[in-house]
Amino acid sequence: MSQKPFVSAQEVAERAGVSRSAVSRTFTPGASVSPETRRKVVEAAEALGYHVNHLARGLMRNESGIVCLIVSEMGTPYRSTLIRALTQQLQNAGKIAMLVNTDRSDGSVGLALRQAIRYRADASIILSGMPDKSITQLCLKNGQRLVLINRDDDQEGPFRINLNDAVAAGRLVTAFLRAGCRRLAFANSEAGTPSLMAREHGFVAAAKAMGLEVVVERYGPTAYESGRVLAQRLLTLSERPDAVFCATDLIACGFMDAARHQFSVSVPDQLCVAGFDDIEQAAWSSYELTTFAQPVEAIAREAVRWLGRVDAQDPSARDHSIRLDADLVWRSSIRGG
Amino acid sequence: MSQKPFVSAQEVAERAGVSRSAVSRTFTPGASVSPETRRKVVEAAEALGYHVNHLARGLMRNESGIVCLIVSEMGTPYRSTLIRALTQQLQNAGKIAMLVNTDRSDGSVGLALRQAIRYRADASIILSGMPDKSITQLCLKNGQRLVLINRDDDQEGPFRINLNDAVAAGRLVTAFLRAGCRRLAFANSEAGTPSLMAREHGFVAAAKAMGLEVVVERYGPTAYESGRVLAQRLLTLSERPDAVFCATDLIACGFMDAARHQFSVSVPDQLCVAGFDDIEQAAWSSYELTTFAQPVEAIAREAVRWLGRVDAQDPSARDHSIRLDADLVWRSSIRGG
DNA sequence: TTGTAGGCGTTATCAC
DNA sequence: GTGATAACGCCTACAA
Repeated sequence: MSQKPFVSAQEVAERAGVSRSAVSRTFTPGASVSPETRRKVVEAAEALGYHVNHLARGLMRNESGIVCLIVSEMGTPYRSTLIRALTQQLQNAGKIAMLVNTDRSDGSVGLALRQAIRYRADASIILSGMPDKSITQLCLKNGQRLVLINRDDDQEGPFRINLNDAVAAGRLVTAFLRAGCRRLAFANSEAGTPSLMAREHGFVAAAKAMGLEVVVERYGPTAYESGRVLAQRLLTLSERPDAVFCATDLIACGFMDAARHQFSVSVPDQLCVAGFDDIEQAAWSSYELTTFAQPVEAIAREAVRWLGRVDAQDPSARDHSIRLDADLVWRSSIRGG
Repeated sequence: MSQKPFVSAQEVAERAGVSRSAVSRTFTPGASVSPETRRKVVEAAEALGYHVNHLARGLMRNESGIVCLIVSEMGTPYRSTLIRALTQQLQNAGKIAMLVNTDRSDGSVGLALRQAIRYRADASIILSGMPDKSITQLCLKNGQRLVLINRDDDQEGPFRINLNDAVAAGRLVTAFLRAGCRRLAFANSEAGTPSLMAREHGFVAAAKAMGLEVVVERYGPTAYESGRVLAQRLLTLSERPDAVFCATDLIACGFMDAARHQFSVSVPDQLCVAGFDDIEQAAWSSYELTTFAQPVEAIAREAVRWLGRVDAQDPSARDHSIRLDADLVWRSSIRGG
């Protein structure tokens, strides 16, 4: 249709009988405009359907308002919940989220970060995968802030939000013991991310401190199906475990289903189960899963708060890492409680 | 740190010993550059860490490459799956997704669309809620393309992707009858979106054609908890239903759980259950839910395909609406099969 | 094929 | 408080 569909500040200025600057000021919070001018401008803008062009604004200000969310497996319950929290908090802070899908391939996160740079995103938040160190440096050099969520890693520069995975996992041993369990198992995925490994190691270490050995089994991605396979392996052992800690809720759900429907093992009577994440399904009455709650809202809040800090580049603000607690949510998949 | 963190085409040009235009052409597909110049430019760009500024490019081309996804309840299984498919396909098509959260409030979608306009998004895809007709017009007037997914509505202009909800729902009656069911029920949410209502009406109409009455109950949002409440209502009737069609899988899961654990009703022996969406959980062995599959990939493909069509504004391309089929996925929540 | 010049819509700076 | 003017980084004629 029309070649120039968008209406510019120029046109608004003409219609309102003022200068372009006046229009600009009207839409810039904290600028000084007389009520009279403002009224005229707003009126003209309304009539013409004017909207500030954030592309041009970003160009000038060197600040786009865009934050890039880099995620894999975003259809997963925990991931999608985190995305929701992040986009919501970003919106509240006047920013906007860009979403980039990554897969398991190596260069995937790097490609995503390049995309973020091209759109001059003020920051990138990485929920999955790890960027190459060189890419990280490229981002930082380009003035982009980086947030890593649950990607435990010791790079300087990015802001890292992690959980006290090991501590949480350790606490679970006590809970299992109180329930009368003695043959402990840990069901992990093969993904081998720092969070997952911290849970495993924390659990094993705490058990050892109590004089207990833990059978550890690892398989596949962090998914429901992996839980089924892990159950197959662990529940056919001659010394069948009477308590299993699954690295994520999805694994736990698969594990419980296989235990009950395939091996006729009763939970929690014959087997106590715990998970991690507190996804919505953990509360469903088919599972009633005892699990650790990811502090999703707190994670999102901390991330956005850090992005808003003017002194984030400031060396004095080098609390570049934060650890949050994952609280245990008691449900009936563990006896007692 | 540095005031001007981003490196511009100008700097690349200087380092490569060519003009700014040469740099621009190098990064514009289909422009004519000699291999020699291209090599020099690419080399310099690599060394400096240059990335085309899509903000500036969008400004010039009047085409940002941004597509805005407008969603509510994005933590929900079906929604997050659709978001994943859309972002993936958009990326494949060289575009990038912006994500905007809406809530139930009335102006919410309008606000989101304004945001899309400010960032000069090439298009907006609406997965939840309905925009005001005036807002829709504003978008179209601003050269923005609009896609409505499962928002059945007769506005001209937006491209609408819908399912054959009523047809699908009707087919289910036959299935229930074959399983020997006679007392049919429909468990719906109060949301009252066109898709949900189409499923309800299609089911009721098909049953009536078979000479059967359907008990319809509506409650709350399309969520697990609503399913539990609906079960409470429907399973305490003096004439207890022996088949229930739930408007979504989430409702169905809640319904099944309440039926089994609260009312000790056996599924499918005493009660056949069906859902809609085919979320991941429907396949979990605690549910084994017979349901209709949302053709998520096809929806995403069609949306992106339409966005890529140059003639989308062309009146001759007024197949502004498309209907896809939802295939029935047979699992054991209905007898027989 | 290459370089030069002008403009996209905005904001910041500086006079007034 | 207001209006001109100069950037911001890029693309696209147009001329060489």
